[in-house]
Amino acid sequence: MLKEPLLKDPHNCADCPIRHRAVCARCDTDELEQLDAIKYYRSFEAGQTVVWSGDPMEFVGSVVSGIATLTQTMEDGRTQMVGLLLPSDFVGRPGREGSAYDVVATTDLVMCCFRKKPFEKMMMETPHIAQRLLEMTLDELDAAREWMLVLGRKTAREKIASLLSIIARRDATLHLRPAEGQVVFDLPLTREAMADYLGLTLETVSRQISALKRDGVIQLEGKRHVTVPDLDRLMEEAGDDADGGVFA
Amino acid sequence: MLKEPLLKDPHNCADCPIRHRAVCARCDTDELEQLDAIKYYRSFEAGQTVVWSGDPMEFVGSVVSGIATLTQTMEDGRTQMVGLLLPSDFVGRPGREGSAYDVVATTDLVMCCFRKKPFEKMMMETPHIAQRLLEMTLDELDAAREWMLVLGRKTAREKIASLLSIIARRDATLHLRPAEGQVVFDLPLTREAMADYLGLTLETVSRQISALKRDGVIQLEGKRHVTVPDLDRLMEEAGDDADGGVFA
DNA sequence: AAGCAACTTTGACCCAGATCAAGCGCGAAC
DNA sequence: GTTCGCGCTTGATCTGGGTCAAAGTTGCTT
Repeated sequence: MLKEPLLKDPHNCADCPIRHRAVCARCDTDELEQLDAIKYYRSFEAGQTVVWSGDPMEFVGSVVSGIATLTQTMEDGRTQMVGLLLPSDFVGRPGREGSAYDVVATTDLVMCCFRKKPFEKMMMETPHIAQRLLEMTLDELDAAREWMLVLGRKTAREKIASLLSIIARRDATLHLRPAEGQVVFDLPLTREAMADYLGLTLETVSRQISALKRDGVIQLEGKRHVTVPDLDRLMEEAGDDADGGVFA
Repeated sequence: MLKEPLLKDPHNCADCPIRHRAVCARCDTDELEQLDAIKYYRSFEAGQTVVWSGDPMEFVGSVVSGIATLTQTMEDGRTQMVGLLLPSDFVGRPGREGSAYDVVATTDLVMCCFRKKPFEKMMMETPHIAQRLLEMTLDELDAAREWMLVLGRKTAREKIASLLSIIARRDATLHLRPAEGQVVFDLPLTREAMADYLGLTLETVSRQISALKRDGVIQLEGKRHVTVPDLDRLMEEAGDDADGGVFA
């Protein structure tokens, strides 16, 4: 899997790879200094749980590098992923004590954490932050609603194609490559995690990926390295309009 | 179906039934006056479309009375409801031109609309509004994620029980009755709308409602009037923790 | 280098819910 | 009061994806 570039100085916002996309995107120098006073970095290993559902959270923060998932679990063990957190995404809910979900690091993960109370205080005083967070939350809500359509109405094949096309596009924008024609990326999720995202079993995920490979919609090297020869074709398989859908 | 009380003066925020729950909840008198200058009321009949997906929205606003739905539709006609808007819920997305969803009035509907541009301007200048909207959006995101679990992992019977228990609890809090023991309410949705909410067919909805009736979990008078003799029992059927789940 | 453990693939079979198809009940229109 | 139409129920059958089972890969450990 491709390595994210290391931070030159992990404590300096100026070098921060997510500076322009995270909750602090619109902060000026003065506000960054204030944030700096309440922030600290924390690393998690792949597989580690960042927060347990129900536990109180003493921080909120941004994913700097790596990938985390938000999952809900029923008493009998059925689990559903409800969020996929990529670099610049925000974790935690200001104004609420505990987390409603498990947050788990899927890859090695670096987070930029803010102590919760001071962050909440600062949010009340710094419109830039509340406004940026609102914008990000509205985007997440749109994404969640898009997933409701996937979960409720799409077939297994369409679900897989939807997930692949979303990862392909996100990956392309993250690496500033065009999201069209041929796209190559690594899957950041196991078959089981994909199943949890899509409301399927891991067997069905495996079968549908094999089917898409057999039909030439994707090519696979190893289990994780994916080549999409034609992104439009993939998006047709996903049941989406070819024009790229609703989201930027 | 129970009628909502009529507004004494529909143009006066002081008499507004959603005054303390809507986006304006935290506004002071001065701010309310500013809002007053850019607001107008609009009524829709049951079945009318409030906004078409993709169309530009010239307003945002709050549901004052009645119920509306947010739905997404695929080219082949499959539809998924992605939001159920009750009184005090907010419609529209500041900072984005068009609506991503169809908004349809399920019952007769009254909305308190704000002209979009002035509202956005006011949001930039009035932290109370942006903060309240953030809070409401975070609640909606939680609700959307709860629905992702329902859509992805619950059985048809659990889905129906989940929907009924949510309507029962919302209805109880709206009418300030305790959400425990026996609960009585009217279903605001057709079988088809329930199916669209739950990712089922209307036949399956009908069968599962019949089954819950047969098993004594609910009683039905006519097609719409529901009595839940024991809310805890219903919530067990929904597969939720009996303790009421995550949300207030 | 052998062995193990985690992840993945594939096959056989089954079942929950979809699909197709009749009818029922009730309010509105004539 | 009859008819129409819409929302709903119920039955018969079909099927996509789940379940159970077994074996193949890959990479890590000792």
